[in-house]
Amino acid sequence: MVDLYRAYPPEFYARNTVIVARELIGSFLCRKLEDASVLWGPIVEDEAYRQHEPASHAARGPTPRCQVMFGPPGYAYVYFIYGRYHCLNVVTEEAGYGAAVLLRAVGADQTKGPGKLCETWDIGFQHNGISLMNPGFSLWICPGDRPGPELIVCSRRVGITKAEELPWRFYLKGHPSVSGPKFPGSGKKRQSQN
DNA sequence: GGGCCGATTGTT
DNA sequence: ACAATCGGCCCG
Repeated sequence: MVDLYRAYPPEFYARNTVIVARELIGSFLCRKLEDASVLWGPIVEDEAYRQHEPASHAARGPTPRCQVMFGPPGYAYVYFIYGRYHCLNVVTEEAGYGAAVLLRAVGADQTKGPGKLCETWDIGFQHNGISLMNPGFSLWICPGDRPGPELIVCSRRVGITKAEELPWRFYLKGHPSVSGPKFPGSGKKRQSQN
């Protein structure tokens, strides 16, 4: 049985972002709302973003928007995109290095995609910079049952148009909440491992 | 202040 | 294939 009121320690996040992204699949995202009700569900899709690559917000250094990516690991980085949606990330690696994992889908509700996840769970700028290591406080992540490697698919990330694409997206094979095109087998680019 | 662009999503 | 929609970022 999963205990929703524990959390990963900072050391879990203070590692290579791609490793953290893979290991976060199956972990539980938890959200306590204003009325004290709690939403929770397993992370079924995420993506890694690291400092020295054009596709990352951190590529051009710690701007006001992405400065929390350069802070200590285990904290939330929330950004606003396309004039409509917020997206939630977990900061990774050592402080001073800009990196994070974008949480794209949770296997709890009918919605899919990072924008819809934040919309449905009322996640926004009020969470930017808060710790995800305090169980019971607004937003946190706790360990779950880690799926076997045969259930975790690795593919290119969604929505990257300019930069060179990297196989840094992970998702639970066949899960209905996974967003975007199912790249492996959808005929464009190839799958990869990691 | 102006102009361009986007880690999205839903519709054509 | 494309529009909606506006904050962030760069330039001047």
